[in-house]
Amino acid sequence: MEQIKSGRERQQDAKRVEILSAAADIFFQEGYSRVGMDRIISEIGGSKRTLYKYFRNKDQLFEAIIASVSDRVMAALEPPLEDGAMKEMLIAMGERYLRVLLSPDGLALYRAIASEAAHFPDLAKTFFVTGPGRASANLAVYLERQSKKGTTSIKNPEQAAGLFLGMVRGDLHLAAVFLGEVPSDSAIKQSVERAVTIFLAGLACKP
Amino acid sequence: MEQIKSGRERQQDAKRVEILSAAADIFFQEGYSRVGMDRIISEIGGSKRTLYKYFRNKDQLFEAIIASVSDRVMAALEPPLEDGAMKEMLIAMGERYLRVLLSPDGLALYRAIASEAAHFPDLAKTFFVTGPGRASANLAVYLERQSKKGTTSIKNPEQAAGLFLGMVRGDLHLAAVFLGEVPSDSAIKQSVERAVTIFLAGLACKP
DNA sequence: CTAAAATGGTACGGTGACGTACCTCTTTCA
DNA sequence: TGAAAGAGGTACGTCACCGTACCATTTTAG
Repeated sequence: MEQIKSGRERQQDAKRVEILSAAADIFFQEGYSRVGMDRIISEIGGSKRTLYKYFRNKDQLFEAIIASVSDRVMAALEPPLEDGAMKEMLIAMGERYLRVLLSPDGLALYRAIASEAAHFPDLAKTFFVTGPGRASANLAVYLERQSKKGTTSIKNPEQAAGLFLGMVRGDLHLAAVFLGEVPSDSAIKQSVERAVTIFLAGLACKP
Repeated sequence: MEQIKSGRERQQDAKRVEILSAAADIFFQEGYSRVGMDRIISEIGGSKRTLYKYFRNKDQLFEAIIASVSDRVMAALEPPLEDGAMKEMLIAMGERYLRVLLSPDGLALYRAIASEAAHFPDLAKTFFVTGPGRASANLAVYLERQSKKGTTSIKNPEQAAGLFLGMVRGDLHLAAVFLGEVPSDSAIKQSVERAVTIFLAGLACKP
């Protein structure tokens, strides 16, 4: 009967989410080490006591933020792949993948975790496994199924998936991370389509 | 006559390099915001006065470190591309590129700059332009030359270069950044060769 | 050899930030 | 309605850290 929650408990849950969301915005915008707890309080409008009732300390708040945002953002990668024409399939998957990585939250996550990976190894692993790693694994499963159906022959589906998604990221992702240049929607579409073309031709033409 | 340096000046240069190198190691290993100036002093063995004679403040020290290491590491990408068989060319270039990005300094640079890109935009731009961006530009020039020689026809050399190098990074680079899993030499070779195969086939098979 | 410049070592001012304590006010449940 | 739990606000203790100042010592140049 854990489902039944009193009014207070629902309110607490809401407060917790509110803190998480606001703190995530600030941390992502200015950097974890640069923003203090006082700043978060002043932005949320509660008291310090309340904040420390929900999160033991700053590190734990950070971990909760990463876990929460990672779940939410990477959920967009989760819907399983429908079987269909391979080209359209790959295009849809590639665009979805790239859009997630290039979204504001996706970029912020990527940067925050890349920098703190050494100090929060579990967090980094979670991000990778639920994010890019899962996308890659899903694609590998799809490729292997296609391979068994005889459409194409792929020796190493996991490697192929990694290469394809790497190509999808291409230089667009690098430029977004380091220069803050987020490409336009049409640029994303065009880049992914080109990547799919090369990838499919590469698989097919293999003698 | 700037070349003539007295004994003291040479010694000062050496000291500066020594500080830069030691501080880089510590910053990269533990993170810029986490390590204090006292720590660097204790590691180098000088006094605070000396450190602040060479670098005005902590930020400037960080900038100098990034610039220095970036120059040194990315110099390995600089040697211009010799013309030759396209496949061997791409393999050589891809391996060199990936090895640089996966080297300890390459990874440390990538992580440090990714996290601080918002606060040191000039630094991030410098890193990108002298590093991955330059490699991409060089490759684009090469591809365009090959295209004009009639070997293959490439519509958008810059995009093609970005896609190829993205594929070379593949999931190996992601895993290294987030999980600290640096692939073996043979894994690098195999992944790059597969990427080149797909890329070339993709270009050739385009009807 | 001597004077000046540089360095080592340390102590210090000032600031900021984390986490706690206390008091008051509001909200919830019986 | 009344008492207990929670929340707001603030002040504080403590600590770490940046950058400066001071003095003794070594090294360099002439």
